[in-house]
Amino acid sequence: MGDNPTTAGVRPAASFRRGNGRLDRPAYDLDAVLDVAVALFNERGYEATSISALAERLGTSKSALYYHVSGKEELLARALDRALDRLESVLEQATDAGGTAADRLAFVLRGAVGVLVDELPSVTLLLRVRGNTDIERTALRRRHDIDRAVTALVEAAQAEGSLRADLDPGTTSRLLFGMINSIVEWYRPGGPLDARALADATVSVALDGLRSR
Amino acid sequence: MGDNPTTAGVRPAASFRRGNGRLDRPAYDLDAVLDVAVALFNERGYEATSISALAERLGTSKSALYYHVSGKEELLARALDRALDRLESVLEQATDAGGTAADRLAFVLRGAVGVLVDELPSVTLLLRVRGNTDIERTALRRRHDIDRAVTALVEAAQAEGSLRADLDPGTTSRLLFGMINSIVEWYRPGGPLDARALADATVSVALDGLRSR
DNA sequence: GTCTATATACCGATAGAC
DNA sequence: GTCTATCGGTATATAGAC
Repeated sequence: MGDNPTTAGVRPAASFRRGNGRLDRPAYDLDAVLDVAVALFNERGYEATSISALAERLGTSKSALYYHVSGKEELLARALDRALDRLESVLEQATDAGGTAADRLAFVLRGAVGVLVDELPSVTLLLRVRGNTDIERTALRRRHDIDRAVTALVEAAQAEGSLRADLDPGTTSRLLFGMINSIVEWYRPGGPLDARALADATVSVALDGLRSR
Repeated sequence: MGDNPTTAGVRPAASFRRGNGRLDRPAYDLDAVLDVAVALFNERGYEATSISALAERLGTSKSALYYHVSGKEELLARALDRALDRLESVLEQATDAGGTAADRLAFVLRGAVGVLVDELPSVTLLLRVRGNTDIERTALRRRHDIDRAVTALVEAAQAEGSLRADLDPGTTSRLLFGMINSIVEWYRPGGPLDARALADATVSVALDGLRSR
């Protein structure tokens, strides 16, 4: 890339002036920085990723980065928000759509796989958070609220008679989401399996199991 | 604990003299050190856990620890070996037991859940390894070999006709082990669910699915 | 907005006294 | 075997020149 080496990495993005004359976002591309940061966090681990390493991969300097970002934690918080916002939106859509509990549960499962594929890096990061800082604990609380909503959906589907009632709803939803979440460990977009086929396979295994009949 | 504070943490264990007069293991309790180390690695992350923090929790000093252990990586390697040895042993037992592929697969699933419950800390650590050092890459290679063996078992069970043949064996075994491995994220021994009930629920969901029939 | 230089702290690991 | 002291390195983050 023949750009000025001092600006090759953190490159300005399209930005738009609002009515008050202020930019509605910074003139450089925060999203691009975030993408690289999240990729690096997932490769080496959040704690093990240094700001220097991030700056290097961005083609900038540490100080230039600090001018735009308050620190490593801001990047983490923004990435976790991105993943959680999308997952929460799936739950809202399922509620709005109505239908039987089984319908809504299937919608949530498919939607979760979709978000996971769509936002693979930030969801991967989210699933690796352990709760060692306030930011991580806040994210874990939001995850937990999502889990509780899914468990309630499983209970409702059992009460309807559309799901087996011999399994504990909490255990069931944990196993279910364990299976779905594990997709981040191996799925790579652009491979032989597209997002729809992946969602089909996942929901089919979850509902019908592996045994031939 | 009224012991001498300088030895309160790294306490001697029973040790036995062999024929050649040498101790068959160090006089202090390496296993106890390892347990604390693995617990800390799982809490804070391996990279984020300092030797100082480990020494502090053990009630020893950094230097005393270094006298017994070559470094952080030795602790990691030993913990990963512990988990992998147990998992590989399940595969061997399944092969030795014989029977149909479906029988052997069910044996492996149950066995994996058992190892996971038995060795929860070291398996948890194993599942979080990303391959950033030689030790981690070696562990990942052993994990991969296990995955390939399970995939082969799924294929054999499909050929037998006991498992659905409309799913890709690789995808199937990944989803299967994703579900099983996710157990480390929430299962705590001593809770309402014992190991047998957990294995029953897991294998039942995997084979029969959630739909009521 | 980006630069060089630096402050301050902690890291893993070791030396040498006891 | 454990101690204190310290090495060299790296971390996050900032100051001040340009």
